[in-house]
Amino acid sequence: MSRNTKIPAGRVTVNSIAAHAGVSIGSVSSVLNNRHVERRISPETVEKIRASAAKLGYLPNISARRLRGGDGVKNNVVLALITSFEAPIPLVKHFIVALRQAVAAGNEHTFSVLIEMFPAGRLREMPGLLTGDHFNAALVMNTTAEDDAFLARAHLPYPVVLVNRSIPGYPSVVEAAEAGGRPADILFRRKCRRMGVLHGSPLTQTTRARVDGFMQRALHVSGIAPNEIVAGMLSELAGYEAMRAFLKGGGKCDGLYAVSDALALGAYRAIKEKGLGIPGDVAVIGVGDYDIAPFFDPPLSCVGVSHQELAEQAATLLLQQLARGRESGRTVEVPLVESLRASTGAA
Amino acid sequence: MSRNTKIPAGRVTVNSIAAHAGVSIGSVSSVLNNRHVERRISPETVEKIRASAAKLGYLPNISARRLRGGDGVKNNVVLALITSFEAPIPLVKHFIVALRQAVAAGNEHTFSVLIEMFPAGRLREMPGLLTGDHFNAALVMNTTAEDDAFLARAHLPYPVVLVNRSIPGYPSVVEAAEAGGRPADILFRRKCRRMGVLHGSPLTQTTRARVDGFMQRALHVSGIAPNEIVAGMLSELAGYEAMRAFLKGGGKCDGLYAVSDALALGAYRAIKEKGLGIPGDVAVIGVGDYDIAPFFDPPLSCVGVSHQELAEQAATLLLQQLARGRESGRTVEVPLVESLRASTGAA
DNA sequence: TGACTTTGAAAAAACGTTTTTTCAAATCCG
DNA sequence: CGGATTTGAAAAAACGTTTTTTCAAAGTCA
Repeated sequence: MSRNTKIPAGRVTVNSIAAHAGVSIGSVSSVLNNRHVERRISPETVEKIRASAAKLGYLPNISARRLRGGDGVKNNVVLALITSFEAPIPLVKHFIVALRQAVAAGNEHTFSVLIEMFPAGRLREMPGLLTGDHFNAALVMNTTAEDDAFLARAHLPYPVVLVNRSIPGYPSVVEAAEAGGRPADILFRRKCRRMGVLHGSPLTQTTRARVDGFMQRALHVSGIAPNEIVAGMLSELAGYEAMRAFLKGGGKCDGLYAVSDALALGAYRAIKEKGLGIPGDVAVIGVGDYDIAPFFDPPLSCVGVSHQELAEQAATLLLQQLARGRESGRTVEVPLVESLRASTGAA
Repeated sequence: MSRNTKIPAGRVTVNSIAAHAGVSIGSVSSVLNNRHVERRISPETVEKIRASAAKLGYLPNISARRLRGGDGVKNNVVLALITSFEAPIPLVKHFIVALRQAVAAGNEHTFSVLIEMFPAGRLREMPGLLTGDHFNAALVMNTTAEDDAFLARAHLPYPVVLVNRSIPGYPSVVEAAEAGGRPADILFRRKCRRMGVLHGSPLTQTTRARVDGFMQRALHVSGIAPNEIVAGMLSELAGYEAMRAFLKGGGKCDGLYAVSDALALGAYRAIKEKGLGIPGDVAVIGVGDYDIAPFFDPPLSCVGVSHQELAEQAATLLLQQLARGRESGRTVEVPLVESLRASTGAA
């Protein structure tokens, strides 16, 4: 995150301190880095400089430090993880680990990872996004339709990899296209006929694809159009409320696909409260974006991509762009992983 | 005063490109930033420069860019979030939000947030930690005992705030001391007499305090020393296995305190598998480090600090250190929040 | 033809550090 | 007392950019 404010009024630098203490900047630097013994600065001068620094409230400029460069500081590449505030960032850890491994192969650079968060729909206002002043490459995720539209017409002057979004001109890593269809198949095999899909509003590119894929396949295999159950957001509470309202209103459903595990967990509660059994009365399937889905009660069946895989592919693709130059259109599809558990009747 | 025209062996810079293309660095920079129209660079030169840049694989040095400074790039302060790989980073989002709010008021600087992860126990090897080359201030969390020992003897040359660790010489934000005692009281009030505490190994400072506090208070109020149930780590699976082994071995327990919600969720499964009821046979209480604890089945009672509060306090303290200079010993205790739910028999 | 303008690009300056070099003054030693 | 050494600190160089300034050559116009 970088919040921009506009008081250009002089920052305190080694120069200010030097002026204030009446010494040279070299002496100031030596003292500030505790090199005053080797550099033979007299105790009085040390004291003067320390006092001035404390009084003025000195904050070193990290860019300048790194530019000058000490050990391992040079040849540093800055990668940004750009995500909206509203969405969780479960990928962060995986991404950093993946990046670390990709890097460990040992080449000439060191990497820093910067986290930049923006309010949903306002990616365009992010400082440094258009100029490339802040990082060398970026991984962008959790964008809204509005952000996607902005990205489609912008041209970012550095390598970018999109996660779970597909926009012309950008390489991206996305879940396999049949993420929506597969759950429909699974539920149909489970003999579900009146299926439902629980999703949030507004839809993102990914959740829309899941919903559409599910609707089509479910209709195709069962001959019955599934119910669309719309929650306010992707949270447990929203899922609970939407599902409760649906059931209360007499909605019937023997197989439910939730486009996030949070929604699935919320639905669990509504279903149980209604006195229905999972999977006996309603089979439920999620997307596997919660690591703890196997510990839901009953354990949640999921069809989705492995976060680790997604992160690894994204990291690899990003580093490739950096190494080989940008390839504008490359899209990597991460294969689905089916984890069938008790919520769809598996052992 | 001959400007050097040599090609440095290392990283590709504007200088290398200029030498390769036989032009000046100014021209290179202009072309690279798409300023060649205003700057009246001839099409042939543009082409030459583009070709050289592509061929050499140019990556701009972000530090140099930021040093030169465009709009809003100056006066930038870099904050680091330092955490071990092994632990989740649920605080990240809260921290960034809190920071953003804290910053919105003051308006002298812009901030960047850097994420630095280290393998548990090897904080000391983190590049830039001792020199302060990478950031202006840091928030350190999820350290092991070994890391804590390192911190105790190190002197980091920038403001640091520890999260949930207390080490002489560092300001810190910690959960209230009675985090372990309170659950014992609650369970005792629930008429639990044979209590147990489920924790991971090795213990961190925080989990040790919880365990110790619980043991003492439980013994004090009930007169019976609680069982210590030790899991391999803080995961659901480890909690499940430890609890299952405990119950299988004939262990009895009518009130369980888990030092992480992950452990609690694992224990849930073991308890249910054994045919026991929650809270009927075993009341369970966690620490509230999972946002979804209210959606466990039954909803998990928790005694712990609010992540948001923790993050806000940490951010505030860090910014204070930056603004006012370091205050070595300040410790902020974040008050406990009791969320009593069905797992201890609440409505 | 000669005083202008335009064109294209090189040179220089600046950003804030850290480190290396230089240098004057003080001190030492024979 | 004078050359050599030590002390303390200023000055300069370097890091890699971007922007501003300078400047030569070519073109324009009267």
